[in-house]
Amino acid sequence: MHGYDARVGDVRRARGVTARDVAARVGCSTATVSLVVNGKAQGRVTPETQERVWVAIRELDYRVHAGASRLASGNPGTVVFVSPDPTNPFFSLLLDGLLDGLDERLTLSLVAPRRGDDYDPATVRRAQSGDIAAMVLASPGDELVRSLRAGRPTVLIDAYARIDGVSGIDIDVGRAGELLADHLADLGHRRIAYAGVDRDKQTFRRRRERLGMRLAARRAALVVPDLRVARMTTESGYRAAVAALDTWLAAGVTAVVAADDLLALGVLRAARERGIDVPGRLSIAGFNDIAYADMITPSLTSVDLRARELGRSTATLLGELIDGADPSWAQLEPRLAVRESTGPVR
Amino acid sequence: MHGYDARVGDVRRARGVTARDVAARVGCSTATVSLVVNGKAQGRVTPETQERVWVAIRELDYRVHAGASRLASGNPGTVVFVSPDPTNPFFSLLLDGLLDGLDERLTLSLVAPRRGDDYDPATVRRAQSGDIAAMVLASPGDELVRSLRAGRPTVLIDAYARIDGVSGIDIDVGRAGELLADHLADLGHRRIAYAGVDRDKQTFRRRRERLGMRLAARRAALVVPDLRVARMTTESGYRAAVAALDTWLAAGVTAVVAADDLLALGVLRAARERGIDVPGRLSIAGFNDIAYADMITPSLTSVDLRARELGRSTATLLGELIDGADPSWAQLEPRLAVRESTGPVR
DNA sequence: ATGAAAGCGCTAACAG
DNA sequence: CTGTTAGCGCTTTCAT
Repeated sequence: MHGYDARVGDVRRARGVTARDVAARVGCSTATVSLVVNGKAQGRVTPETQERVWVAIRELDYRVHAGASRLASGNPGTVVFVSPDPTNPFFSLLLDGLLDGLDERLTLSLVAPRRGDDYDPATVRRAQSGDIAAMVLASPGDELVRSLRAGRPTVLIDAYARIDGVSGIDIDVGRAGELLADHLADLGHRRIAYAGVDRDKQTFRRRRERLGMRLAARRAALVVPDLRVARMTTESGYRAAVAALDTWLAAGVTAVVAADDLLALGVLRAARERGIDVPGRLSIAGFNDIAYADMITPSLTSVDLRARELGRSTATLLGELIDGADPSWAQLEPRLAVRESTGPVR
Repeated sequence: MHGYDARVGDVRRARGVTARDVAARVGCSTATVSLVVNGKAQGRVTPETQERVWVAIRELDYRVHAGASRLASGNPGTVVFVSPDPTNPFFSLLLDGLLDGLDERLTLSLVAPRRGDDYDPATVRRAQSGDIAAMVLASPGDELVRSLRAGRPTVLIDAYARIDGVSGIDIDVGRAGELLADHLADLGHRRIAYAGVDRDKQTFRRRRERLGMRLAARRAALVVPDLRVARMTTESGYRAAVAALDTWLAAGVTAVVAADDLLALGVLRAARERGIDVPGRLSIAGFNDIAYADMITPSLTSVDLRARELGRSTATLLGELIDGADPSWAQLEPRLAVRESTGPVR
């Protein structure tokens, strides 16, 4: 995109102060500088020398070259987080939790697909470049899971696939679907519509399947063909819903469930704009945990997928993996958050 | 936090396939492998050898060690993005734009403070560790700007401070304040309240000052002491507003402006819950660009600070800086987005 | 207590 | 065309 090569020489020359400069100034060796700067000088370097090293470090504004340091020590320091969409609040919260739980010596590198697409195997492969400590894949697609070759510790989030040598943490979205189904059935809903995301991912398949099964068990059903939305955004949910509302109403649908709460918000907005009474005439619910669900009342009934806890759990698991633990799998329970967007059938 | 040191030896031994392994298998030198894998083999390595190298690479699942590669080539490859809060949609959008515009050879490393605090000089210093290509600081606090020592190309976003050798991109928040002031004055508002963030940042100071000045010029004014909120979240905005609403109404306030739209949403929610007619009795507006502003109607009048464009512009500027361009400063124009949360005084 | 030396894995001249 | 040689900046034995 940019021609970085053009002046790469300049960049290189611009490289700053090295341990050698510090050593030269102090009149010691780089080994000593290394010991001091890494806090390993205790009883191996005289306090006086240590002090002089620190002074020189401050004067020269020296910082260790993290890359070189890791190369030499063999200690990889960066965790790669692959996010399908950094603007999606679910993944933002996930990221936040992960950062919060990460060991300080680790650095977080963020990889995301170009806008609108999902990330692909090539992207992931590129990220697996030797010096990473571990990799975290959020909601990977089926193809990705299939093609995965994990060199370093890897954690799959929301993947629902057990792979040898790979760890994973899932939220039980199947259970989430049941919670939603029960909630709606309890309120008397029998004819329900589903708005799904057009992507091959286990997580979406499960949401839809378990919801459908439980509804059937409760004498309710998804009575119209699914709405399939390409992008997981409020805007596309809105546009799709505008076109679908008539069909839904004509089919006697009293509630709609969206695979994701951004979609659900789009549906909600479309319904409101059409003057449909929510939840009087139409109840709306969604999967996921949206950061801003309750920022405006009335807001969205949804199943909370606990993004931040998921992030923190991932960080803990990562720590163990990096310490050499065996891969493991965990599952978190979803939570139903009922708000004013669902109500009884009347 | 975790005892990574304990088994560091294992991690090290786990280090994978190197160019030497590939070379050994092919029966060539590592230099050849390097040329091939970097696409620089054109006319320097026979097609046959190239093919054999590729085969070996695939068989061994070899990936170049990015750290070692950058160290050897002198080409730093990671851009550090320091975000005050990854869960804030403004910074998420900024990040998204930045990622979108970034050269593919560059890697994005994300640094964020522990929840609730702002990031501090020590955090930034730690991030400036030698092998970074550049650093981007989003909405840095005053202290940070003061203490900044930029070794590598650095871009300040939303800082409003010109520093020698450092680049910056700002959104003209002063102008944003004027837009908001004019909008409210045009609607007849004279007695206005302000909800601010309790942080020492130029950007917040400017928002408040220019808004106040323009209001004065329009015969309007901020007539009650500011609401000062510690954290930039909807929740804290809500809690603070609940306590302030009576004061505002008693003082004849007809509109409130929040320094940030998350706060504004909190205020909006508090007002609604109290049964206050918005915008009939109280108009509410905010600075910033919220990703989900229009996800539910009615939504928030705000000044759009164009986060995603800001991100993309930053990426472009970064590209130039890394190529060796001189630091420069740019400014984007804000945009007023009027929605149903403001209306005329009655 | 300190320094010399040998790499970490890779790239970039330079020889052949 | 390909291999050899020197490092990149740092860490880590191992001598001194």
